[in-house]
Amino acid sequence: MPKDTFFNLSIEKRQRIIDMAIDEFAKYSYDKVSISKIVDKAEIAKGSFYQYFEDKKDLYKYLLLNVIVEKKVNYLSHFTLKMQEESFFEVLKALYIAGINFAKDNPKLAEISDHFTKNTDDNLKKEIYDGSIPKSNALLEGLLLKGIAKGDLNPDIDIKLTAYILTSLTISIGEYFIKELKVEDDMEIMTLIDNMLLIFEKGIKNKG
Amino acid sequence: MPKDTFFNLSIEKRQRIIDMAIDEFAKYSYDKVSISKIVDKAEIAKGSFYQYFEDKKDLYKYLLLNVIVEKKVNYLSHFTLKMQEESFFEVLKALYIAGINFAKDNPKLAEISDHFTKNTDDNLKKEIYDGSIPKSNALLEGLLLKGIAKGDLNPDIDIKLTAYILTSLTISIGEYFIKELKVEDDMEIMTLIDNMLLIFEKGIKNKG
DNA sequence: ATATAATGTGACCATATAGTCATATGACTA
DNA sequence: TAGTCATATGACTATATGGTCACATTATAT
Repeated sequence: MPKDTFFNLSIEKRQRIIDMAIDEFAKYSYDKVSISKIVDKAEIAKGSFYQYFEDKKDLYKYLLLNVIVEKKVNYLSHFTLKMQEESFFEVLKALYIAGINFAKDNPKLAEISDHFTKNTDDNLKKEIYDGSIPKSNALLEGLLLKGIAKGDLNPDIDIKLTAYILTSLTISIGEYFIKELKVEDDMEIMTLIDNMLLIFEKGIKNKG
Repeated sequence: MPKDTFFNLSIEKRQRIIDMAIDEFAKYSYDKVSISKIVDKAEIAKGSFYQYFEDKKDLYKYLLLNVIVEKKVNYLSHFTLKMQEESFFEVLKALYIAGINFAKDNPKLAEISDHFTKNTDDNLKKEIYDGSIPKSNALLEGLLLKGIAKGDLNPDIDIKLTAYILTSLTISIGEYFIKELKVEDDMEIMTLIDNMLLIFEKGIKNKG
């Protein structure tokens, strides 16, 4: 966590530091991000930076676990609502939509998340979400169980495997739509999501 | 491509350099790999390294595009055979099996591939497979088209999207089985693959 | 006005890197 | 034996990094 001095800063200065940090962490992976560059762009002295943060990891953690998470929460309200009542596939759809909307509205924050999930340094990974983030498959495992209980889903499916597949897609599909396909239009995105859900609902085999 | 001097080396020395490079690139991502460490471990002088390779990228490219690809080819023969005759799902199964067997037999090479696919430096990505690797979704797009033509697959599916999903799973599923689930047993792996194919064949919706 | 505490600062440190180059070694040729 | 060429070498360069620290500045309290 940043030190008190950081939170004692004027909102403008604090925001400037956060913004410049977001810029850099969105552009580069953790190792390539330069603190020197951040302090230059934020127009503070190197020494000041270390008065606000313990070290580089402290800043990174703060972005990942506070700045980003706080933004993401807003996008999940719709999903949380649906979760109670709607069918499994409606809930899953809401989840995908939330993820894609977040990425559309906050491309830089989405980049940072993407960099983190793609990071292959196990030490860093551990140090960042040591305890703080539950196994990310857990959410979908829960949804699948609920879906089976409700009778929405085939009870014979391999839950852990299905959760893994759907989770990794939740993470990558937003990137794919926006960065690869460069789809901007909301309608088009909806069609893509529907097509994807259809694959998981009914499979791709020909029933002839 | 490495320089002639590299190929003029004795097989032992050449192999020693390759092995130590594989060690390092399996452990660390491109940026974190240190040439100094490789030359130390391979017991050659730093200057010698630069007589064999243009630069760091040259070595990396060589591992990725020659050493690894040449190994991978062996695992795809079975798949190539099946491709001609069998049904779409049989071919897909062969593809997944090939990927997983490669990862089981060559864990370090699989790590290197994994690091590369997860690398987020677009410049590096471009410089490495500039032209040399076709869009990796293309293989599965082709298979899907063939599958539809044969009548194996529902002709209404979104081919590009399906190809993306199946491709990204080909890449990540081997890692998941081996590193996350720590499944070693061949039978168990087969069951997992079958379960996965079933999801894509018939979907996960309850038909009641 | 004085003393104390909180912040700000940038030169500096230790460290590491990719890559170079003048020189040494050894092999092959005439 | 002398000369030529490919190869081997490691000290060295230029550069960059995260992090520190002695000191300067400002704000607060007495």
